[in-house]
Amino acid sequence: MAHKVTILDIARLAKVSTTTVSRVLHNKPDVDPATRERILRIVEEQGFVPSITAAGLAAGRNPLISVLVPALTWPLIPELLLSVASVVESTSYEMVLYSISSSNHERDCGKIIDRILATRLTAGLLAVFPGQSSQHLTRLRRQGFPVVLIDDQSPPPEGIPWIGADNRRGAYEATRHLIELGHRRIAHIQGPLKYCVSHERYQGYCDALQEAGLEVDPSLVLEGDFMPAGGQRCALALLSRPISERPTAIFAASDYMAYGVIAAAETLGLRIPQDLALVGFDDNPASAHVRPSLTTVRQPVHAMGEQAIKLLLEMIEQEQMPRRRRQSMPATAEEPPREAPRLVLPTSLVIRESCGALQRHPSALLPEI
Amino acid sequence: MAHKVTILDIARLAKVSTTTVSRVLHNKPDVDPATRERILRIVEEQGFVPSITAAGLAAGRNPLISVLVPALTWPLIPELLLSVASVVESTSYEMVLYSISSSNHERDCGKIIDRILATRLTAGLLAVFPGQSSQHLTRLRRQGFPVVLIDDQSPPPEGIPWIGADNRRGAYEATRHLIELGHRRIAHIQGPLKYCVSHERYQGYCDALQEAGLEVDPSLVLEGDFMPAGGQRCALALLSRPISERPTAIFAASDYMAYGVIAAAETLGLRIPQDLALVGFDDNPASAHVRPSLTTVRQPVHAMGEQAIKLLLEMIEQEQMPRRRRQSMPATAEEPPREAPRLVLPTSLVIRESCGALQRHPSALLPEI
DNA sequence: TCTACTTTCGTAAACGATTACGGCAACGGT
DNA sequence: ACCGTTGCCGTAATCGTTTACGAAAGTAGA
Repeated sequence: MAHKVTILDIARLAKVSTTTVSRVLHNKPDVDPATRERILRIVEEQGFVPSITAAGLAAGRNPLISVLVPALTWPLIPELLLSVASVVESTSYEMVLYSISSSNHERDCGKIIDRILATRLTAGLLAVFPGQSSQHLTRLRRQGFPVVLIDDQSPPPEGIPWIGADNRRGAYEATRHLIELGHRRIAHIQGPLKYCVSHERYQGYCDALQEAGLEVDPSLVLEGDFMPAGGQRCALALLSRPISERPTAIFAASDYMAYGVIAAAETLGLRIPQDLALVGFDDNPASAHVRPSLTTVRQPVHAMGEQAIKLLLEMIEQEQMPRRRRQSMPATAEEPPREAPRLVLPTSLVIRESCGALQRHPSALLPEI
Repeated sequence: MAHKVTILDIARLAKVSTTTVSRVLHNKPDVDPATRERILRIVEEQGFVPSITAAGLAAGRNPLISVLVPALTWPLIPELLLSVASVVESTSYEMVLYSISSSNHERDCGKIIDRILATRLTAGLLAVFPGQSSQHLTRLRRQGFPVVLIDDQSPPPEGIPWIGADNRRGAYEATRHLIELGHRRIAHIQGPLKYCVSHERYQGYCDALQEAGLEVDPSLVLEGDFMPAGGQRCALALLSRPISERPTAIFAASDYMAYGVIAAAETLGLRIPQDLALVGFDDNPASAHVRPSLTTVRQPVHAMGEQAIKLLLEMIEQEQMPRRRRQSMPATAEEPPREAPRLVLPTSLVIRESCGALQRHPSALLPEI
């Protein structure tokens, strides 16, 4: 344990060359079963594990998978990382985390990608919710660098595989649920319009209203910020209208904003769900524990993370094949813009207290006045 | 951009040897200012960044800093990682994250550490709240591996630097605050007793009571689980006692458990803070937004992360010095058990609605009956 | 002019793997 | 006896750096 054991030590102990040891370590042919067995035993005895650094240098392989996330404190990000990490841990890759401070999003993102390219340590990049700054990613991708996108960006940049939740359908189901509970004046607090998901969820909201023959009242749709403060502000605006114009239900585009709605309702003395029905979006872990517990649209975080990382690993495998030695391919080998897979994963409606479905009969379709 | 530029390319362009280039890259002496300038310009032009892999191989240095966290979904972990990450990003290290699933804590921790040692990619380890399984860490440390501990483990394992919050004083201040508000029957919902922090916070609770001449009533101290469910269970037990024995205030050892207390109080029709004062511990980001907003003890997460990673970087620096070439030191060079620094960072009491201090006069010392 | 430094720089051997290529038996067929 | 295969294995170059050591040139003192 004191002196690090190298592949040369193993070779000497087994009285073979390092080539042979390397061969058995990679399950390659051209080695006698007996020899293989012997080497394997010695490797085991010595507790030898090849140095990834050296192996990477020699084989032109990189040991890291980089994950780019907006901020660890954003909802669902920890859950997503958890499932990504558990897959990565089953490989020989290590996972590094880059979180971009929201302040200088754009510049930061570019710098991080420069760093990823420069240090030449990462084999593939998983970008979560990159927001606007995805031209960096396409640049990366066009160089043949494996990249997978999660959650935002529709349409996703050319040639980059993309995995996300079915925001539109999720929002549709949430709104339809409120309609089925009898609500007719349903407000929607949107996310920031610079994010595509905000538009998608708004579309789903409209879908449900139109299906029910209700018209979309623009004065009932406000732009929030995905944060409690914005939700509270919008809710105060919506709920202080004259009672005949006041919405009886609110569909918030994020759970965080729904928390703000709860706060606003309490301020105004409105009870949830009796006086106001509320549905959120995301299903934060905390949403089961707020009062009242929040009915919300659950994002398939676990599946998203798992699918994304598996896809990325496949891409890395493929990338490895063509370039045995660097010189063998033409210098400007632009990848053919093969069509990139796009996975849209279904959400699910989690019914709790805030929508009122648990108090009244779920199938109550009568409008309340 | 197509062909990766190496140090040899730079050397050729500058008509010097790679040695000289290496020297200017590391700000070493023995190079003419004019040459240095020229090389620097060429490096800039070519956008050359040395391969960390190769450098690590040659210099015996490792490019990674590993951070071991219990679970990303634990409170304050994301915030902690954020501050750690921002420091790491200013260095040439990359940060890798290992989160251990709570199920097989012990075994998992050992496996991760084996992996860290085996891949030989990490220069130092930052272990957050390792709980019980720290014998692995001491094993690591005794081999001279840089390790820094955060948050749990008192006394920390020999020779491992340790950084944590002043749990005892934080709990003391929280409890004293409740006493100053006039409460006399103050209950305490502890964290799991297997964690040291639970005992420390309990001690702080006792300190405050004793200072005020109040005796510690064992029936008012219950063991929770740090989660909302446990807090709810304990609160229901405490609050369904006959009114003369029922606590008028509860100090919960975590914000999560305080959320459970809020739920329990609502179930029983008790208002917070009018009928029951409540103080938590941690200051989760959500605690400012729950209803009622939670008075709590804020952990100095940012400072803890920053201090810890800086300490770790220093240790790595020191570690590098003695071993220029591997052969130069005796095989079994156990580190002398130099005393390890231990930093205890102060907490701060965040006063919000749940303790009732905002309603009544803060200095009201009269006991309520 | 000779010696002793100092400044500046290059040579070449690591670091720990991977891998193209070639070599040597043994074997079977003709 | 000759040749082509096949199975097994080693030689040595390579990946992109770092660094111990020494060399060359200039400077200064004697």
